[in-house]
Amino acid sequence: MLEARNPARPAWTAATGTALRVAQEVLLHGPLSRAELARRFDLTPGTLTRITKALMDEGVLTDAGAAGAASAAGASAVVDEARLGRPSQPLDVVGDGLEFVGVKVTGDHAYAVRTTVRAEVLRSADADLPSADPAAVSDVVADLVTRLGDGAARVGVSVGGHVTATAVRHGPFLDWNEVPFGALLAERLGRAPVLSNDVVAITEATHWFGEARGRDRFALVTIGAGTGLGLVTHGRIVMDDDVGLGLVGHLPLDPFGPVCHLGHRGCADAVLTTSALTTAASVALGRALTHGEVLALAGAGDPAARRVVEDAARVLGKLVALVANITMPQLVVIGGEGAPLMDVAGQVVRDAVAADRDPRAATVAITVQEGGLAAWARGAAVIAIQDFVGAR
Amino acid sequence: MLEARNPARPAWTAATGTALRVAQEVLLHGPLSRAELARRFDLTPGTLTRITKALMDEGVLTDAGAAGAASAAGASAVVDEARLGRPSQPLDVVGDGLEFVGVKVTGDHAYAVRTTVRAEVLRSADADLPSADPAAVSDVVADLVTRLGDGAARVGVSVGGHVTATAVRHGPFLDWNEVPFGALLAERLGRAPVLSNDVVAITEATHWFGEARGRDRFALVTIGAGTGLGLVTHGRIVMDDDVGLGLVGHLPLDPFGPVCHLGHRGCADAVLTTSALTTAASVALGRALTHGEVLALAGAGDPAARRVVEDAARVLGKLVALVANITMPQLVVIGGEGAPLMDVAGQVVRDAVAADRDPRAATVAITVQEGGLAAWARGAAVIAIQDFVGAR
DNA sequence: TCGCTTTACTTGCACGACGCAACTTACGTG
DNA sequence: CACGTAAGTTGCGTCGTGCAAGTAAAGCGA
Repeated sequence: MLEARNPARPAWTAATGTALRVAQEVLLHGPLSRAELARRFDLTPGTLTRITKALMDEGVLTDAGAAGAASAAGASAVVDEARLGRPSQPLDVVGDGLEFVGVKVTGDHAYAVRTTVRAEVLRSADADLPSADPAAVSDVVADLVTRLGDGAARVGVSVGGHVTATAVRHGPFLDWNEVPFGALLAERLGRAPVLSNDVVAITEATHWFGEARGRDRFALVTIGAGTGLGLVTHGRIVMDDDVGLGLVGHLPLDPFGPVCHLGHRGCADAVLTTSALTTAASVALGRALTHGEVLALAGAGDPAARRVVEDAARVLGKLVALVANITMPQLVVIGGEGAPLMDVAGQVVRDAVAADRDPRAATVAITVQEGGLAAWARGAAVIAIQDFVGAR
Repeated sequence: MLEARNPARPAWTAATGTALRVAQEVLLHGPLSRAELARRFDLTPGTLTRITKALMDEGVLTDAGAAGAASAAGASAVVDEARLGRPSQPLDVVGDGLEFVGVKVTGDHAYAVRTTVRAEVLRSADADLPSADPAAVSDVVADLVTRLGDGAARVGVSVGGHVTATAVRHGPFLDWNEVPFGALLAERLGRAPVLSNDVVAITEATHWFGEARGRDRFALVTIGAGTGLGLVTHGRIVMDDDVGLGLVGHLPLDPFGPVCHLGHRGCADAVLTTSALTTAASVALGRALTHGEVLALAGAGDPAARRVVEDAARVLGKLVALVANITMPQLVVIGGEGAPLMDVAGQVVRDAVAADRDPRAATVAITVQEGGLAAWARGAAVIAIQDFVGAR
């Protein structure tokens, strides 16, 4: 009996050990030839022939350019520099029929995306939450997943707070405690979703397919409804029961700033969140303003808005400097809905970072994350992707 | 021709892969039986028989209790809980004739220790530096090493600043730049020493044989002539070109504190170093005081000294809270010559840490490192040990 | 006292991952 | 059109490890 080649769905679960790591390397770093993979893993060409043959039989890898390859035609990530000798034959991950859904749940909204295996967003959908009731939230999430079509290989869902693989232990934005969110969703979806803390999810997305792709050590600072920090060292995210508590939100940044609900003066949550910014600007300008309006006014030169925005930028700089001085990241990514602050006052942030650093230290590399709310949902999709390819 | 068994010096270099990791596990976690090792590495007993047999042939391991075993008799780290069945047969690292020397060089002093393979201090020696001239410093270090006896398997030397494997790129306490310290010492010692940054060295010692033995993630905060931070995540120290610059020294901790030489107000170096403490106390009490005297007076209840010490303790608490909120360590170790501050005002520190934390977060576990200056020299010895056992 | 149970350790056999080295393939160049 | 170069393939041997049967050394109960 002949063995079926290229089964309907790539059999990532069959791969283990080196083969799994090879497949993940191709997933993360575009089409790669056997020779290149042999160099990266310090293996002989022969071993790579065997490993890739098995992965191709399992439907995980194909020749790049072949039907089903995950990379868009012509968007080859690897430029073949070699002129002499036999041309290399790049391999790519099979992306055909392999899609994922990620949903980010906030305190009043749910945002969903459907992506490729490389977390490229294909389409999205979102909805307000009628209430914070777990059943109602689960209904909304299930509806969004359905609207994005069936056949997704995995569904990832991210929530702020202390999240386990099956439940939300504590979700401050929804005021949830010990909610069996995984089971509630499984009932409605007919399958178990992959749950994750939202900051962990967006950090993994940044690490695998985003601004910090392949980095060994970086920090993601998110500013938005809250303040978050994702830390990757030695190529892996730092995990702890305390992630999701928003501990960075309590870092004292401005000795003359307002007091937060825990009594901390000038802590990150009290001065850096979008609501802190809009409140300060609305008071200064004497009218209610949205976050986007504040940034637009500041960009247009309005002195009051500019002052408020630059104050926030200086505080963000202090936060980045703290993180950089303690963890020495190769890169700091600024993400979250509040990230556009960097577009208006990026230089103020960079100057503030430099002011709190030793001049002999390396300049902190700072990048802004694109995508706004979609980036959060994409994070949830990446958690689903990681689960599918055996990386969790 | 018969192969020599139990050679004069254990052949750690012969071990690779799993065998090396097994030997290192025994080195770090005391005598361990084959069965216990099999459980820890998820290997079958058969594999462990083979691995340990090879290691015993190479003279790396012996039966615990046998002559040459590194553990002091009766000081077995593993209590045999089992009552039933054949008793396990603990294995230990061969420590016979295996000693190391570590030297810590400060701005005006050198401190040396000779240790066992488990970094237990056998004897020590120290000397003032006549000048900061590299040749003169090398002479002093070489003399200390000689005074501690010959036959050491490796010599480790640690210095503050940016230190490579062969040179001191920048040493602020000695005002050194691009000093080929390794070569200077090799001339005098007849062998190349193992060079390291001092904070890295003491962090490795804390990780391998100290308060954070076997921890996956911890932070070591040192206070003394300067302020230092060693960070271990995922079981490995975080390394960067910027370690050794003393970046934590610039963290703003006290908005009303004095200004440091870089213009940072109330940064760690300006308020936490031993000199900052003695200066503040001497001003308050109107007479010159040593660091020990200040702590003794505070301990005895002198109100001025107590105030100065508690102010420093609160600032240390802020520093620990910053580190804990950003890196979520399982443990924070307070080390360095200034660590006795914890004995006098430990509760003040702990209260200050708690004040800057989310009450839902885990209480930060804090331990004080013993040893004072010897701990630094022991760190240098551990770097030498790690080099010898193939862990660097 | 003598099995019986339990756990530790050893040993022969088999398999799989990988290095080695010879070979084939596919390109450009003189 | 032979030659050089680099990519990829294939057969063989080695090494690390699991498996499973066997041996060793203790306590316990009849």
